[in-house]
Amino acid sequence: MNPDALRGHMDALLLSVVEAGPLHGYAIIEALQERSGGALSVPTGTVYPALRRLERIGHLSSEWATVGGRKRRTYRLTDSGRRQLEGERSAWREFTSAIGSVLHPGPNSP
Amino acid sequence: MNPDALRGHMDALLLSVVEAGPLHGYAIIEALQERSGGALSVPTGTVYPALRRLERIGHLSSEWATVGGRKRRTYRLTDSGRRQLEGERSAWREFTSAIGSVLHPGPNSP
DNA sequence: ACCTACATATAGAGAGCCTACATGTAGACT
DNA sequence: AGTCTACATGTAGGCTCTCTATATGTAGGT
Repeated sequence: MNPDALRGHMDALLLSVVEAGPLHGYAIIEALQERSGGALSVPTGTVYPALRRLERIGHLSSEWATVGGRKRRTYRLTDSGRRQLEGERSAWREFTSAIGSVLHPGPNSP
Repeated sequence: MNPDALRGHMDALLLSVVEAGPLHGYAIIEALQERSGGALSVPTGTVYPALRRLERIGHLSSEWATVGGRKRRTYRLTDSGRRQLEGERSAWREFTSAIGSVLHPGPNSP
């Protein structure tokens, strides 16, 4: 997967995986990989800064937890993040529709 | 349309619109807009450098033409560009599939 | 003692898309 | 004549995000 392709879609991915319930960074990376059928291998150096950014702008909140002697920073979706995710989802539909109609032109335009 | 979303997909868009036949930069911008139903308004400062980059790496070739007193640089797809476009199209399918399965999880995973 | 899995974090590089600006022709309108 | 819009190309610099590489530390297995 070309790294640049992810640009601008990372937020949607991260918000989406924490939608069902709070998760910590490492688990988020695994969830991303699992839910994409192995297609998405996002490095830690991408995810951790991105999570902090999303927290800084208010879409996520975090708290520390210790599980089995390991410290975890657990992220959860805020109300703002939930609204943002809705927006990201409709933006994704518009985006794929726009690119798709250029890449695969046909008699399917309204 | 969030600018970052286009990242890494510009090449596919540009190669795709010149696939049917040679076009100059300005016409490419209009074609992009038209074929996307108005969703894609790509600024000249994005398109012209991108076209030059694609020519530099051999996916496009260009030649000057004068039409109605105006100078145009007309781009056409090279063999390399045609192969690249094929790759971009299958990459696009994989990309949308991966992101889509994270954004819209459901009982549709193989 | 060593290795792997788990877990988080930061610095710096790299790339490409955007804004803003510069330049010029043709044609229409006032 | 002067102005405006559409057509047409181009560059400089900024911005932001993703990645690579590195650092740190715990727990558990061999």
